[in-house]
Amino acid sequence: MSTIHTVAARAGVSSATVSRVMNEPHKVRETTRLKVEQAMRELDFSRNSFAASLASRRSNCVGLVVPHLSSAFFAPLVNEIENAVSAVGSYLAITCGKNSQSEVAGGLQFLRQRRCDAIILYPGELTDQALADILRNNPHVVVIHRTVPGFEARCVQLDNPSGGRLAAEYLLGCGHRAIGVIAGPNSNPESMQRLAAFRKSLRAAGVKLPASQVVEGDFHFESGRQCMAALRAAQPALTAVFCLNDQMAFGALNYCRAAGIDVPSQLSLVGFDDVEYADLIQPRLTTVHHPVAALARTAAQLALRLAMGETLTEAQGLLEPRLVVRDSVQPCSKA
Amino acid sequence: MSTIHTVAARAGVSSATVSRVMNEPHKVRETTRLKVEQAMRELDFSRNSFAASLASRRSNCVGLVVPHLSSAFFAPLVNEIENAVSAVGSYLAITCGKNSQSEVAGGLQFLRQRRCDAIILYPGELTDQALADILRNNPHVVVIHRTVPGFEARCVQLDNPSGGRLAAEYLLGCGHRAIGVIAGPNSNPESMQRLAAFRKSLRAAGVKLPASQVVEGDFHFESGRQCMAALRAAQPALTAVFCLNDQMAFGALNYCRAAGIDVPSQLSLVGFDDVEYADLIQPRLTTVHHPVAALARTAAQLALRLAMGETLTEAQGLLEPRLVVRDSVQPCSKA
DNA sequence: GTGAAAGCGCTAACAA
DNA sequence: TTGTTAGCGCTTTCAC
Repeated sequence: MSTIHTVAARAGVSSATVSRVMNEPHKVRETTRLKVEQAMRELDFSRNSFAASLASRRSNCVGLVVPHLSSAFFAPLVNEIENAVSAVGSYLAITCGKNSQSEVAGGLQFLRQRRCDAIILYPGELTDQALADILRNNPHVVVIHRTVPGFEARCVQLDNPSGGRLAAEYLLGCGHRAIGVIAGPNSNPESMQRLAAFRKSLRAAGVKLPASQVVEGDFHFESGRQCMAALRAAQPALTAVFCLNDQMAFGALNYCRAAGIDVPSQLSLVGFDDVEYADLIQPRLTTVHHPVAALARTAAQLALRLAMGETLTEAQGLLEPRLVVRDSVQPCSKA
Repeated sequence: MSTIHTVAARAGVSSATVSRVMNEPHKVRETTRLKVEQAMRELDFSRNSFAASLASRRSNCVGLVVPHLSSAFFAPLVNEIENAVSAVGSYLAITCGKNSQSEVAGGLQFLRQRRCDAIILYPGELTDQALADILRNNPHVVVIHRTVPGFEARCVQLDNPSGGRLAAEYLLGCGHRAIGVIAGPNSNPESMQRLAAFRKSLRAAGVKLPASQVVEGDFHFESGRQCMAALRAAQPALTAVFCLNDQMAFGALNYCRAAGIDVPSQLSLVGFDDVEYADLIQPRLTTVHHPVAALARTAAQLALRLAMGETLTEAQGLLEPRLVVRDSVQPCSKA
């Protein structure tokens, strides 16, 4: 494979000129630029990015750590990040961390070896403490989907409490008073934030949410089924259930169908995220829209700014959720 | 940031030894290995992968070219490939090609600069001719989801005709004779292969499939809606429709719902791929299962073998689809 | 088992 | 505008 030296020799210039043609073409006279480009074509030259990165100390690479790529939530997120990153000529190195702290650490180490100009980290179940350590030691990391105290400038996140409130107010407005919750893992801060705000809104309306009406899921379909079964067994009189993501809402719906419970006439259901097929299932799912594309774009922009050597100081605002009313909630008949 | 030289100095050895500790630890005495590892920890050393790749001429990187990451079809595919690649300590560099020939070429060029040890290419709408050129010039490329004549050893694909046959035979077995098709783009060979086999099976049973009963879609949801509308307008007497992917089947279903056509009692529907939520919608979609995970794993294995310097010679077998019978097809009442 | 030294292919002063 | 040159941080013979 040819190098800038072979190209230089063929074009009758020095290798520095060849390098300039690639990096600062305006600094070289057009006639010699044409000669060099001609030589490149003839030799089927392709720049070795390792050598370039080694010498320039820039990788043109943004690293991404996510639990996995296959869900309706992560796939669009990653897709959007890829678009933003490749739009500026950088590329994305993806590492799947499976949520666990050790795997995330491994992924980070991996990306560090690649000398990524910036890294976008989805925290999964990592604690704020662990994240703060990471952010402190890695000035070019941005966290997506969490705000770590003390590092607000490098965190972008949905306003989770606002999302919880939206769901609560809508259900209350429809007259529901006996409400259950299928939550995410207790170790998941995002879920807990939504739930806390949800509970607070209910309380403000004089509605109680005892522990027996809240079951802990794991954000996956199957868990939604099982939680719904458990909830139904323990609390048959509930008229509505709030699921902390759509995937679990689908599971819950699936259980209801199998158990002969009609949604929404016998039971109302609200999801969270508004993934692509929330609109496709029957009944169409009423859910809290999570602006994932905006989240991804914002994170990518921050990462790209860090990659350019900028230091971020101003705190990022929270992204606003909004309620998408479809068909899975009905006014409470017992209202 | 520390280098092997700082580490070497601190451990009182040469840099060659530090390199050996990372790459061939068995070739260095345990006591000196421990000393070196200690020094690495103290200096928070992280190997510069660019320098390593430059010197060793191996990138430990597998490239992937796909149209995008966000669909229910591609997300699991990419996820599976990532798993396989990271399992052997390599990493995945992803490029989204948006299907077009020029974008794919750009992606390939991009990956070439990264000196990927191997590349997995999803061909989108590229012609066999274009693919053959790429394969000829790039011995370390594997094509996924297509078999390019002359390069069978580096192609892994579903048995598309078999899939088309499965759908046809099932529909025929249910007594359907007036059958429509929502196809993929005419430029898409996979879709055409399925359709040809589907048509052939119908013909063998004495059932005709005139052009007026086949509409061309683009594999997306919205196109499924529109094609269903068109089909229904032109051919109101159809009792069943075969959709060449699930996404379009969802669109078709959506149209039927809006138009008051009950599936399956008034119209039967068969999809293709069996994506995650084929099982979640109502009615559950009867569809041809596409073993995407196996496809991905096989492609990744081939790529990894190419990365090891192997030359692939034996032709890869086709993956077998299978019919998943759920609720969207009913025996034809006019049978 | 360990070290010396010559690159890998490029970038980035600095000179000319 | 172009060339000279000294690295970037690692791997890899080849000696010892």
